[in-house]
Amino acid sequence: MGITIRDVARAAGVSAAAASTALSGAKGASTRVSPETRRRIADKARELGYVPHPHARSLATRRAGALGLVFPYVQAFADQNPFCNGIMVGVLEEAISEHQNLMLFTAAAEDGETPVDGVIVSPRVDGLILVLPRPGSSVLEHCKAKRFPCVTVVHQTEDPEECSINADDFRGGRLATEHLIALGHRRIAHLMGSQHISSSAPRRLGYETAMADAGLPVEPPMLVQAGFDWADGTRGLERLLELPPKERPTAVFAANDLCAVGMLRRMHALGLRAPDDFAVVGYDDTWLAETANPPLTSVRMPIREMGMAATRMLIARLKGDPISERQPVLPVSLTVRKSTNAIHRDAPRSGDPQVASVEEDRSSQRDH
Amino acid sequence: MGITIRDVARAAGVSAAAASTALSGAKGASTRVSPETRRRIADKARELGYVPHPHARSLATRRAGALGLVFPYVQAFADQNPFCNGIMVGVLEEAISEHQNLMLFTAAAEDGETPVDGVIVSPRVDGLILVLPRPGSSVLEHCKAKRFPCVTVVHQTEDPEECSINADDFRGGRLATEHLIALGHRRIAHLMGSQHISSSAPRRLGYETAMADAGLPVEPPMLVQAGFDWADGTRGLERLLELPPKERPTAVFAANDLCAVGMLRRMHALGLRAPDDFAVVGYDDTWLAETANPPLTSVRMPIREMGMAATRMLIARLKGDPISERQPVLPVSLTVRKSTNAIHRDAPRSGDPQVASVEEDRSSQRDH
DNA sequence: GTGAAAGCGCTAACAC
DNA sequence: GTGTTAGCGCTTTCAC
Repeated sequence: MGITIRDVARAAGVSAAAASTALSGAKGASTRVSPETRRRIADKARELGYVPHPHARSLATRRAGALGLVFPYVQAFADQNPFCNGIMVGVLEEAISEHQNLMLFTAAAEDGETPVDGVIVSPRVDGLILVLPRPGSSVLEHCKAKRFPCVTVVHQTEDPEECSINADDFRGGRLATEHLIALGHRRIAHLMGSQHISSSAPRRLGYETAMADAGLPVEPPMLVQAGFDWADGTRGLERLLELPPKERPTAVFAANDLCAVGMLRRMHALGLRAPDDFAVVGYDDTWLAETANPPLTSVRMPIREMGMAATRMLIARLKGDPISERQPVLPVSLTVRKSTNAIHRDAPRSGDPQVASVEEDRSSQRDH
Repeated sequence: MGITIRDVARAAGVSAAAASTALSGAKGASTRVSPETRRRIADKARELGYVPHPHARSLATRRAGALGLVFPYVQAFADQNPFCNGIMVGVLEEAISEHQNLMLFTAAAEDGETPVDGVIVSPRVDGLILVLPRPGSSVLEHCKAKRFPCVTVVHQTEDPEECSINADDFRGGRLATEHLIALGHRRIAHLMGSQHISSSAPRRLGYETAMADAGLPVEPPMLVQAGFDWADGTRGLERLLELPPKERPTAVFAANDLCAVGMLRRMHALGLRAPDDFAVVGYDDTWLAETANPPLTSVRMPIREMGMAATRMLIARLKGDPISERQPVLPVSLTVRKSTNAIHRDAPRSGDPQVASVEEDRSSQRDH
């Protein structure tokens, strides 16, 4: 805002170059400055309230000193999506501690064209963190074509070169399912996530693997195409209730917390209770899970850590540091709450009788 | 990333200056370019994939083309705070539509010193949006001292020059209280927000005004110093339960949804029910209110709109447009849900008998 | 209508 | 150790 390095230099009776090297701590600079002069310059700078112009510096050093964080769309931040929030916290924390500034972008199309090319992938930032829940992103292609440094988050890729942070979706699906199996459930349904989101498939695979490992069949009606929304849980439940009582599941692994809560609420409205009528597991372990009624068992992803990991990896790339693991898969865990925690009564028995007895339970609960 | 305006100029057989004016649409530029040349330049630019270097441009034009959004601390983004989220959505949406980039900062102290001075208030951005829930901010002082353009959000100020977006906290407190009064409640408590947050006082004043207008007394035990956290609601309830039954309130206006839900959960644990034992009103109308058990009546602030308004005002200031209203107060509303919606039984009666009958209700509910 | 020249504020190379 | 010089990529007078 007015006061430049030349003003400082003049005040300290040195050249601009001397001031520059003195102030920017330059280690490898060829222009050396005596400790005493350095002190004088620093004093004057503080005195004058000098603050370097970041863009001028960027222009000269060819480094922006800023990172970009790209979300798929603006509404990604809407209240209902704690995931984006968590990623942002992680990224911001790490960026700050590494003295990098953070710019926020969305890859939302404007007039049908992604503004990405010129706006995002530019020397405005040194690198990008791309949150890409669905495959096929023009931003990413652009980055790769231009060899612009970037790290993706929740992006399924086949490119071994790509730097990508993921959570262990397969394991998450498996964990949820194994938990239900351990409680004695045999008929377990899965309300699957949207097909356009890449994490849906591995979670489903985890579910199927757990079932297979336990020697349990997965009949087609147990796989319900749902989604990540409230309403998907409601519809999913209705789909399950259309089945003849004997064929209904006793437990459900939902696409995420929102979906699970949608289901729980509909259950509530119909006089059904978890875990007695259906045991329910969610995904994400947001505080939606904590506050649900009953509190919801849910798979937890280390969201904030994912943001931090992405940022660290990006910065390492920018520094040219070696990257040990280009596509780390962060561990998930299961938080058990009341929506599943009762041992399913008929655990030791097998097959049909169990279903019937569950039906009895249901009627006895309903009037409660 | 390599390709400069000179490359474009050379390719089109013109000077860099011509290319510059042609490409940046320059209206008032003295360097005119014929429509035909202009087209040729534009074509070449596209062909070469030219994208102007934003920092070089900023340096020359002295405008950064970016806005800064400052939150008080990193954890402001934690899952539990949909407010920051909402503000961000609003700001981001508006910034994008105005072709401004957005940088994210926190005013968190690092090593006890705010990094603000040099980092945030700098030509890196053209102006700042400061979310300042508590009075006294060094960033803000800094901005004012340097006449750096900024707009505050949720900041109580006495400076008529300050641009500041607020919600009508007074009206919010009043609305909540009037609603409870209309339902027949006479003993209404207020779990007050933290004293360090500037919105607490006007909300309390709204509560007191509504009570006074209805001719209802506010006895000291009805004003409980709580806060914006879960635990504050729990503690608040316990404080109220310490009162002799006859002196307890029949309704509570809580500092915010989190506080209200903390209270509701504790009530639940103690076998108490809303609205029968205590009618409860929250604040913010987050989806915490929607999902609460029972769903929570809450005062809604137009959070996203506040973010948008702040951004619009900042941009107007930067453009030098006249600003009609420097400190707009955005309207709030009340979303009524089950935590209050029953008419209080003893509405027509008065005073003590009512309290007694509530006590009876309580015991009948407890064993349910 | 177009080009040459100067400069935004900073850093990096090189000479002394 | 320190100063001089030459850009980083762009815009903007001003002369032609």
